[in-house]
Amino acid sequence: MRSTADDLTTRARIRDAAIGLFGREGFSRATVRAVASLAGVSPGLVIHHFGSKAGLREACDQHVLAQTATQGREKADPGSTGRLIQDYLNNPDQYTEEIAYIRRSLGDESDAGDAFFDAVVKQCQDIIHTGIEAGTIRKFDDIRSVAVVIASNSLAVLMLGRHLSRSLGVPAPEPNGIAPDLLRQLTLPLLEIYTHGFYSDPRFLNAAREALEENNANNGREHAP
Amino acid sequence: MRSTADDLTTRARIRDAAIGLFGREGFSRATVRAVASLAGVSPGLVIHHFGSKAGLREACDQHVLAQTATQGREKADPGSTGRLIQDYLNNPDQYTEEIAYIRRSLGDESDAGDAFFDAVVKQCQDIIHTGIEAGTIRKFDDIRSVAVVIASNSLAVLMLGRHLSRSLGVPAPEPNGIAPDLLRQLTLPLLEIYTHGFYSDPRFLNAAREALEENNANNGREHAP
DNA sequence: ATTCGCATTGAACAAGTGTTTAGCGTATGA
DNA sequence: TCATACGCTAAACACTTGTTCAATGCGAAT
Repeated sequence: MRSTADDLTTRARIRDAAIGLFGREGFSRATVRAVASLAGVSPGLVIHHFGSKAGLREACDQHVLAQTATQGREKADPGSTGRLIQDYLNNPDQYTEEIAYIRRSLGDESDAGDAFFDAVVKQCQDIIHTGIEAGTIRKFDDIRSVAVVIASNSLAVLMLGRHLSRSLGVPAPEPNGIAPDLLRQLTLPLLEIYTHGFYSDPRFLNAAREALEENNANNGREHAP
Repeated sequence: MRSTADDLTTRARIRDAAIGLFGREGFSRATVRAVASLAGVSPGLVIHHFGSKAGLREACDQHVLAQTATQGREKADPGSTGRLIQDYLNNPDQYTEEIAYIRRSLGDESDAGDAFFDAVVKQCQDIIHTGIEAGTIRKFDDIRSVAVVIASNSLAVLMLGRHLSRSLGVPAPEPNGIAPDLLRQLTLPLLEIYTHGFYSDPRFLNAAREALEENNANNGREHAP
């Protein structure tokens, strides 16, 4: 997908170097000088091409996230998610930089991160709608909230990949990277929960329902002195 | 729990100011000068008390995380989780700074963040064991992995709280804060999934099982040229 | 009362930061 | 052929960063 060699514009080379470094170090720790040296150019040239460090970041945001989000929205047919994951499992190295960058964008508050998260939620929502029609997904009252929960659970792997790897003893090729083996090990437990549930009976669900209703009632009273 | 006024040691006041700022801005963006001014002291005094910025961070780590992790491990009887959440719902403002700090620690790579994550996993594991014995939680083959998944899903709320609030339109009192209303809105969807599942039949689970076995077989071959 | 120790400050330092500027070379179009 | 524009660099600038240091004040111990 990405041209590996230096057949790129200098501008593009700088941008790619920045994407890598921003993902690895975070926006504030990554310096213009480091980006420049990584791209094999002078610091001045970075500014010349992007106006400022913030401008460079915007260019990176647009290149990684806008693209990824659009991509995800286009292939929003539910079957493609499996294909997408399969694609990642087959050649994960190609996506590591993008993934690291997205992780940083979701953590930092940035418009690009917001857009990406919203795109994921929208995709989940579409999948749920289609799944309910097809009868493969249970009917939910509040589809929107369920979509957000599913998105949150899914992106957790991205945000906490480092800890998941560490905790399960799955070696990660690089810090914060998500090894294919990690995904493989997490798939079945997650799908078991998603299929048969985690609790064995509706006790907790009912208890929570009651507690929430009671809490709502209390809330009404709390606002009076 | 925390003394609100200035009846604290100067050292403690600096540390608390740092915890707040580190949580809000992140470790690298928060400057020694900003911490000092927030605590109403000179920058030199910060260094005098903690040796260096890294030393200050270590002190904060120890105060917030080590404490929290230990606390969690001690009250590891499964019922206490509900009480802990209830406690948070009743007075959330008291914990916002700690939560922000923990979020930063989990995102940044730090020993303190590692310890916290491990503590959460361990607590999940204990809960699952106890729950299985009591018959409230389904029997799982790979309890360890399930614990990691549950921990990951739970901490996702912490890591992505900002996006969850935004996406659901629940106003958050401060950026990256987790409003009680948000938790309330997420509880039922999550518990529904955890109780009745997300998929309506084991189709996806079985498909994944087959795909993984096939993939494993392929993996064996892939290592040969 | 004097000395000691410690909390505390203000100013300074050295390194690193993003950014500016002047100038170099080279290709392109007139 | 010349001029123009542009990619690009080296050096410098202004500022922020973490940290140091000498000096001050103050409370407690002798």
